[in-house]
Amino acid sequence: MSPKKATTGPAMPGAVWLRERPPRRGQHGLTRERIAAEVVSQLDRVGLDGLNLRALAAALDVHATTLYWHVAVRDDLLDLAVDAVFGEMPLPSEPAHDWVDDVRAFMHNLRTALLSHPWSGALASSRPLLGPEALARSEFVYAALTRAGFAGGELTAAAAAVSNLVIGSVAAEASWQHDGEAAARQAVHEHLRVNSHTYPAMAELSPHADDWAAQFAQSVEFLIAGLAVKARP
Amino acid sequence: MSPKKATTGPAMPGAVWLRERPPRRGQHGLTRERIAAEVVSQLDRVGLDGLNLRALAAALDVHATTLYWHVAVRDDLLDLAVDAVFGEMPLPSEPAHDWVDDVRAFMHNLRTALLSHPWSGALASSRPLLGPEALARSEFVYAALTRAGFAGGELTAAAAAVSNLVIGSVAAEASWQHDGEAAARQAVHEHLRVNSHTYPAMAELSPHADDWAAQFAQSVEFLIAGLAVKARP
DNA sequence: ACCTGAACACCGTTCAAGT
DNA sequence: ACCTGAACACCGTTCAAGT
Repeated sequence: MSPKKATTGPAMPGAVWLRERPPRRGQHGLTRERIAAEVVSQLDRVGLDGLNLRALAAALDVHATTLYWHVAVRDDLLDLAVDAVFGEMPLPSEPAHDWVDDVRAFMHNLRTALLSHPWSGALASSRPLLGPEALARSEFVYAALTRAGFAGGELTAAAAAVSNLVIGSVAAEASWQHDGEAAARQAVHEHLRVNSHTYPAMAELSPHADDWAAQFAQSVEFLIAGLAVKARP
Repeated sequence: MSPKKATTGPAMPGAVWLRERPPRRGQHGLTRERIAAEVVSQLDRVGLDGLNLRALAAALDVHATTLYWHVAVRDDLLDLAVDAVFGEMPLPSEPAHDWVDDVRAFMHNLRTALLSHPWSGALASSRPLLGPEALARSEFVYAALTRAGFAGGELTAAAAAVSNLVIGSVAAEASWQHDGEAAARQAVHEHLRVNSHTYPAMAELSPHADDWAAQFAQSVEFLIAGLAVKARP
């Protein structure tokens, strides 16, 4: 059983961060940080579906059931891992001269961090991001958008749009990253061409629209242009 | 075992749609459509983690192993379910006068459809959307953005931005929809207030910024404004 | 306070066999 | 062509007990 009373149900996503205090280092020097790092490395190797408590515990030189002292449910491990990924994203010590540069850098840096751990996009999109590293990055965006002149509901909406566009884009991109990406892309393209009567606009797409980075950069500029229009100077 | 040779590995997400031909109705009148409908209703009741092949099969008056004639792996069922949800989204028979109206309607309609099945946001963000219903909706957006003057890489980027912002937003919103949403929101707000030194901008947020619909509408307008700026008339 | 060890319930998937 | 039935391997989680 885990220590400290939970303020919300243990099954709730993101709940690890809402509990009183994390356990300290024990006899085996097991800490949340060491666990998080190992989860990240396991996920990098075996993917989301491959994560296994027994193998994870073994890598930490501990028994599977021991993990339940540090964590309430398996999903808590995923929250720890996602926040660790956010921790890899650079966080400028001071804001840029122009808020646009901060927002643009944030979007590209977040994408890079998430893409370097392909499993993290799916998690970032489906679980509340309440870890300290994620919150620190959010704060940075809020600050930049505040300087842009946004406040109240508009500020929240702008920050949400920025984060959600990045996370949505990365999750979509990562969902294609498999051994069969090329084959799948080819199959889809053929399917669109054959059914060009039902998909006239999409059938015209080039088969090699696989420059994910350029497409993302363009998406970013679309949103930023809209924010610039609506910003109160 | 499933029929027909797969064009890509069976483990690949979205692969159901890339296989030659779906099985026809069998002795029990089991079809992909009936299966998909039952998966949707089960997911609505028990959620993503609660879906269980034995219970699903029982509801279809069939044995669990029978499902493997119609589907290669469990995940295929999720792809069927997501496309069924896309099928619930209204699809205008003819385009509006102004492309902006089409894009705006698309974004709001997609959000509504996905939110009415809270599990679908996480799936839509993490699996390729290659089903016929999803493709038909994509085609509609491509057509609207083509009329806006977008083409080539810009067109792809614009369409991606539109879809990814909606799906990212819905996934984020759905990740909060739990019994403990109110408690969690309160806990986060308190945490930000207590640590207002590290989170000065976020600490100023009102505790009841929970008008998801209004916030989404605002996000939509930000992106649309940016698209309008970049559109070639 | 942190970790062990045994045990439970469950669940996706396989495969050979039926009609 | 579609469905059954038995069986396998695996895995998250519990709980009482150790130090």
